[in-house]
Amino acid sequence: MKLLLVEDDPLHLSYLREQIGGALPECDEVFEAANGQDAEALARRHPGADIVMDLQMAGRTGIEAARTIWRERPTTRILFWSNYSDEAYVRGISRIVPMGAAYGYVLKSASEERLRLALRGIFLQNQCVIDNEVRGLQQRSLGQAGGFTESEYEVLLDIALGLTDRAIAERRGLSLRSVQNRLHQIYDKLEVSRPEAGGEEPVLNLRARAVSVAILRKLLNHGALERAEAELRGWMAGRARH
Amino acid sequence: MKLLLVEDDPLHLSYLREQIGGALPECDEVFEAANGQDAEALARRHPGADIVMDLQMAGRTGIEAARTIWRERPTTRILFWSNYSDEAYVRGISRIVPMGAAYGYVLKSASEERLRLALRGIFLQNQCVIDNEVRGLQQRSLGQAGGFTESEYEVLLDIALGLTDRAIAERRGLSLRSVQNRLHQIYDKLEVSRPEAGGEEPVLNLRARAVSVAILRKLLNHGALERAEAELRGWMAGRARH
DNA sequence: ACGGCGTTTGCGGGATCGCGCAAGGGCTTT
DNA sequence: AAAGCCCTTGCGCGATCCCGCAAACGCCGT
Repeated sequence: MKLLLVEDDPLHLSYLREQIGGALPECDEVFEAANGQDAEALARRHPGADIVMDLQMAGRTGIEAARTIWRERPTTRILFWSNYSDEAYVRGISRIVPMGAAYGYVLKSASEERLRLALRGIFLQNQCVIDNEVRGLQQRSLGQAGGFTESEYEVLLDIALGLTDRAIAERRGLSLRSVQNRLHQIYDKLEVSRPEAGGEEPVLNLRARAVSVAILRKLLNHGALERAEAELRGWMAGRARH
Repeated sequence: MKLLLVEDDPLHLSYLREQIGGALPECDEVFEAANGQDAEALARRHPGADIVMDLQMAGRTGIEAARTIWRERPTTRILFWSNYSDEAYVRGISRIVPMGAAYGYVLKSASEERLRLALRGIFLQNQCVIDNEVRGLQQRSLGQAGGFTESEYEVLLDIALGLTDRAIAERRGLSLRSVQNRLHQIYDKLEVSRPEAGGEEPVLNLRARAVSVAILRKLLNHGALERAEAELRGWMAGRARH
């Protein structure tokens, strides 16, 4: 059994090695990478290897690496081992998991026991093991209760990037008015619709406020913004060429 | 010599203990806290203790704890040991350092050698030791080159929270026009002033765009927003009582 | 086919935002 | 004092945003 560890913090890496030595004695080969690029290359060279990987790393993100790895070999088992339980990460992952692939998501703050159980569950039993703190988000993220449609989430990203209504309409292929309707739904779900009673003057700019509470609720985070920004640049470039 | 370690991640804590044992043999008493509140209480009970502490912890932040500790005893030496070099954190700290206090800021990704040097420099030699990656921000944060005035930063936070121009004017005691001038300076410094040539339609909503690039450049982060949000709630409450 | 239900689209108006222009106050320089 | 600079404030205009209203389209079940 072969394992590929992807983690850029040497401290966490050594902890990981130790836990794996204890929990997975049937693992006899361990490869290591410190970023997404090396991870993809190593995964290509060792087609049988399972993967444990961190999410946020310098350069290529764990999510990006996972996407290309899964695209090339959808049965690869991956355990994501991350600091955060932001919805932005969970959403990013649940969008790229291939049907039936075994994977896991455990927080670095989890106990040793939890990590060991996840390692054995995923790599020996082919289970999916997801920490409780994450599981809550998982469901909201796909179901609807308080969660966001994919297209609503896209528009949310667009206003977070600072796009104008008209630009969003053009980019997403909607009419101007539809974009505004989307915005209204978003304002509703984020509960920024003016609760201000009576004839008072509004204190909040809904558009900006929506982005604010989205970040506070961890629907958006720095990484998600960066990815969206990159996509935006691509779109702008293609658009400039008429 | 007494030391107080404030760190909520047991893994990092044990690493810290180990490094301190090696680098500071003259340290004979070590206390530990896992959050800001406990840290403040312990610091009160042991007035001679120096402090090593993490920045982001559940509950009370390291920055908040540092502020109250320094308020009570401005000569306390504190080494901040953190994952991030976001400007938001650096700014938060440089606002609360008492005159002449010895303190330090080293990244968790730094080498063992760097950490040991910082420990000895701060606690034995009364120096200020700040990692290079952070130092860059430090200077921009206070000087002006590309950096932000305190009042500009406040307004930036306000629009990030979603406040309306009028609300900002009321809150900061400025005229509506002055707020707009501040915004213009902010747009300038963030380089969101429409580079769009010719009679094209604008693609960006400046207000929202400014927040976006502020986050991408790590001028703002989740923690800074949370603190600002808390202050905002306080202001709104006081305002409601006319 | 017919009547509901949700979504999409257009129109119009009121409020806000973005900003150029110009007048005033405070500060330093000559 | 006079001149210069920076910041503040007010006025006004155009563009955008926010939203209520109503018509058009697709979808579903009886």
